[in-house]
Amino acid sequence: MRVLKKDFDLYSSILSGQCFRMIEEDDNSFTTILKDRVINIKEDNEYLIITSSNEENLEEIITNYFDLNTDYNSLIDKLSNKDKYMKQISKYCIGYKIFNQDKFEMLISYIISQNNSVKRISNSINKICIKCGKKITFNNKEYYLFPTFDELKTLTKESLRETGIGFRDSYIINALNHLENNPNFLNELDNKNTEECLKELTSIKGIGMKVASCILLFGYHRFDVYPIDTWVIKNIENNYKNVTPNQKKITEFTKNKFGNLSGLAIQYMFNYERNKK
DNA sequence: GTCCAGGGAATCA
DNA sequence: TGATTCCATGGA
Repeated sequence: MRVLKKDFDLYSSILSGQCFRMIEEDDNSFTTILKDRVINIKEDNEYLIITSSNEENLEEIITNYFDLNTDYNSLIDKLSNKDKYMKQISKYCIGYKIFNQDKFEMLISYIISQNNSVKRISNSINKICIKCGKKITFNNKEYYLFPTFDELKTLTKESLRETGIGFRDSYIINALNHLENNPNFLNELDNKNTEECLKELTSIKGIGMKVASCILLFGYHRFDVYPIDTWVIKNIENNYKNVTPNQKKITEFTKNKFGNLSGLAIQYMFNYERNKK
């Protein structure tokens, strides 16, 4: 199956660390694991060429996952018109899209992400999937889906520790207990505004503003969030001399400056800062 | 050996 | 409120 990729830049979108389960193959293609299937993506100048362990509704799923129908160029223009620095880096933002990932997977993955490196996060998530996710065979290799709530719930604390998540094990267990007591918690967030969602998520022990923002940005496609981490603070420090570089002040600043696109703006800054070398 | 990683909670002033 | 410290752990 193939789809027109238009302005989508697969490689830069992957580089940004928004997904932790993207495997680069020897032929420059990527293999990744979606909610219910494994896919491999090659790209040429015009198309994404996709193969999958499950062809059902594949085009629709790919279009949605990579957000191919959203016009990001107009969003980049909006941000550029609001800010000189965004205008400077705008050409490096073209092609970057925010993927539509699974809510539960984002919740667990970004709890693991705190004070951790992308490589270790990926490693731990993969080990969790091997322990309790469903096995899928694709191109003669074995892959494991991200576990469902019930599957993940079967892991003991000791078993979680074996995946290298360290002190974050109790946060995961705590979040699972929260979901057990509020079975529709993740879906109900769809009906709440972003401020309410942040409040609900940060009420869970182990989830602060940064992790909650990432869950909403990557799992709910909410662009009006503030995923402020060490990279973003460095970036603001270097490029906005009049803004005090702490989470509170930067949140206030981006909210006023970029409004309901603040999350996207912060993500663009993060990408630029991380990848400029 | 030391520092850091897409932070957050607990503690103390 | 605001600043500091601790939390596991693998890689640089």
